[in-house]
Parts: sequence; structure tokens; C-alpha cells
Amino acid sequence: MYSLIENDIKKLVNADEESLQFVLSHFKELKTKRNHLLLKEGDVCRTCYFINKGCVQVYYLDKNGDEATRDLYFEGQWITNIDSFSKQEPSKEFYRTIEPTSFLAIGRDNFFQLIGKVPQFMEAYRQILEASYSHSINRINSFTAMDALDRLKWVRENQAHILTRLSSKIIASYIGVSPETLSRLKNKL
Amino acid sequence: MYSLIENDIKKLVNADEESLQFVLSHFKELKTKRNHLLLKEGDVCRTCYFINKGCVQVYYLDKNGDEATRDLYFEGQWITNIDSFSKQEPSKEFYRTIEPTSFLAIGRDNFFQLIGKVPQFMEAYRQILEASYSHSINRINSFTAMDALDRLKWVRENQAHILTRLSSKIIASYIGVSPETLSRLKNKL
DNA sequence: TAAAATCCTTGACATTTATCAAGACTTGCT
DNA sequence: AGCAAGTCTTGATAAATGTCAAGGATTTTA
Repeated sequence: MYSLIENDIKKLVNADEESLQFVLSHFKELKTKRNHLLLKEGDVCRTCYFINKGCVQVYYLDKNGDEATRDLYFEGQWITNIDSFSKQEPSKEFYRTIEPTSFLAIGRDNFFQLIGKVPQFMEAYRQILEASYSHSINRINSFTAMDALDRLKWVRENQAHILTRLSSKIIASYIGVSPETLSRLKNKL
Repeated sequence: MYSLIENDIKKLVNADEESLQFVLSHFKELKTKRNHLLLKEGDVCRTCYFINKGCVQVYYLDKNGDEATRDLYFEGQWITNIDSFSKQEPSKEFYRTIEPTSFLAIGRDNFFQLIGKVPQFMEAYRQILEASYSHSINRINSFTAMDALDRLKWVRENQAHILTRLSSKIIASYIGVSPETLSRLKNKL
């Protein structure tokens, strides 16, 4: 149950076994069905999740009430609403599983205590933040610098699992086009 | 010269005067003309900057060679290419001043030594990362969930200084439309 | 300070993408 | 297993945005 998260942390920092087990002991398993809402607009996020298996869609409701997908997360990834988690403000986004998903979850209080007590965990968190920020920068650049077909090609080159694992509707929302447009773009690939 | 950065750090963390001055002593002043390239595609970023006065455009070259603006930074903001700075990989982005600009700059080695030595500086960095990540998430959501006119209105509500201080060409690139389209959108505001 | 360069706007037109509708197909639920 | 719901595709059309061109305004630079 803890092997994936253990490897992930070891990949980021050199932690002695005692510290590592101390950190892991604060994570509780959470299993959900598909379409489970982890967090919805207006909620305050009190939990940070590590995905053991499954998939989470993070989305936003546009002015027509349609879902706009900000990001998609899979096993081996860390996920929380950073704004709401760090400042305890209401979330503007929805977090929903799109497959049966199993998490390791840690509450906010435990999380920040660990950060203060275990320097290697702080260091791991810093690296996760840097990588998440970097990923979001790439995503902004894909929207400012590419048209829809190039964004689709970019996903095919860099995140191919998204195209094979998820429905066209969700892929379209992630690429930032209507499902009809995605259907037509596929013919041009 | 250090008053803005001093207030910024104090706003983020409680630091004793000695630690604060120790941290500040590692920052060197850098003044540039407008259109100075701080970093270009392919460069490895070895410096983190705090803007004392002025403005920096971070952009990307699209497949036509046009500039796509990922973000704009002003006095009081921290700026570095996080990917290149943290992993010492070549930058994919350009960083250019668009006004005469004065910075406080710190080299990568000093930066990471300070992070290790001064817990309050680590804590400040963590908060800056969280805020930067949060800002980039808002920007992704503006592209996935809004059309061009709504993005322009969003900037007017939330970053009005961008509209009053910068050229239409740069605003257009930030909004993600051609200058001609921006010119027409202004008539609909 | 004057020439050169760049910027801003507007018009005409092309291209991209969205919307609406319908039918075939797939999936989920009981 | 079978029905209901949702998905995917395609066509027709509308709306949004890009491109090219040109002229006037502004800014830069020599």
C-alpha cells in the first residue's frame, strides 16, 4: 500500500528509514468509486492526496456551466488544491475521480506539522511544488502558443496515456475544444 | 534599496533582524535598460531576481516565431525560470525587461545555501512557490474557461495595471489574441 | 529634431472553432 | 439482459479569431 509513495519520496530526497516511516504513518488509505467528488467549488480543502491507483479530473465551471478541465492526475501523483489547502480559502475548482481510485491522504494539520518536523519531507514538498509549477507553466505556454491541433499533438507526444485512457469528452475539455472539434481534429492527426 | 524586499519577506514570515539582514546581504543590485534580455531560450538560469522597479515579460516563441507571453512581472515580485533554476536545464522561455528595470539578484548557489541555513527563508520561498503556482492555475483556467473578451475583462478586474502600463501589442500577446483582435475587443468592453 | 521604425486601428476576407441537430454506437445501471 | 443514458461522429451553419493590407499616430534613435 505504501510502496509507490515510498519510492516517490525516495526518488526526491535521501531520507533515513525512520523518518520515512514516521512520515508514511500519517497517511491514511482512501478508496473511492468513479465519479466521486473529492472537493467541490466553495469547499475548503483540508487534505493532500497521493494517488495510488486511478485518476482525478480537476475542473472549473465556465459561464455556461460547462466543465473546463484544468488538469488530470494519475497514480504516482500528488494532488491538492494548493490555494485552498495553504490559505484555507474556498476552492474555485472541482476535483472528481474518473475511475475507481485509491489514495493515501493526509490532513492539513498533520501535513504542516510534518513539514516543520522532518526536513526531508519539507524538501520533498518543495520539489513537488517546483515540478507542479513547472508543469502548469508548460500548460499555459501550450494555450498561448499553440492552436488546438498542436495542443492535441503535444498531448500525444508528452502525455500519451491521457489519449488512451480517458474519454474523448474529457480529452476535449483538457485540450480546450468542444467534443465535436476534437472528433474532427483526430482526422487530421 | 532593500526596503521593498525586506517588507515582502516580513509579510511572509517572522524573521529576526539578524537572519533577515544575513539573507539580504546575499542580494546584489542589477539595473538594466528596457529590452534587456535576462534569459533566453537555451540558457541555463543561474539567478533568482526580485524586481525593485520596472517590468519583465516572460515569453515563448511559437511555431511562426511570434512571441507568446506567458506572464508579466512588476516591482515587488520574485522571478526566475523555475525549471531551469532548480534543475539546471536549458530554459524554453525568454525573459526581457520592457521598462528600465532594477533588480535584486541572488545566484543559485547562494540561494540554495540560504534555503538550507535560514528556515525562515525556506518558509518564504515555499510561500512564494505556492503563490506562483496558484497564480499559474488561475491563468490556465482563464484560457480553458473563457473566450478572449472575458479574458480581457478578467485582466481589467484583476490586473488593471497591465492594461494601463503596457503596450497593446504586449497586452494582446498576454491575452492570447492578435493585436487586431485586441483592438476590436476594446470596442466591446 | 527629423527620419525611421514601430504601433494602433480599421476594412476585407480566410480560417478556425463553436453550436445545433441527428443517428449510430457504447456504456452503465438495475 | 435490456433499457436508459451518455458518447462519438458527421453535416450544416454561425460565431470568433486570424491574416493581410493600408494609413495615421506615436515612439525611438541617430
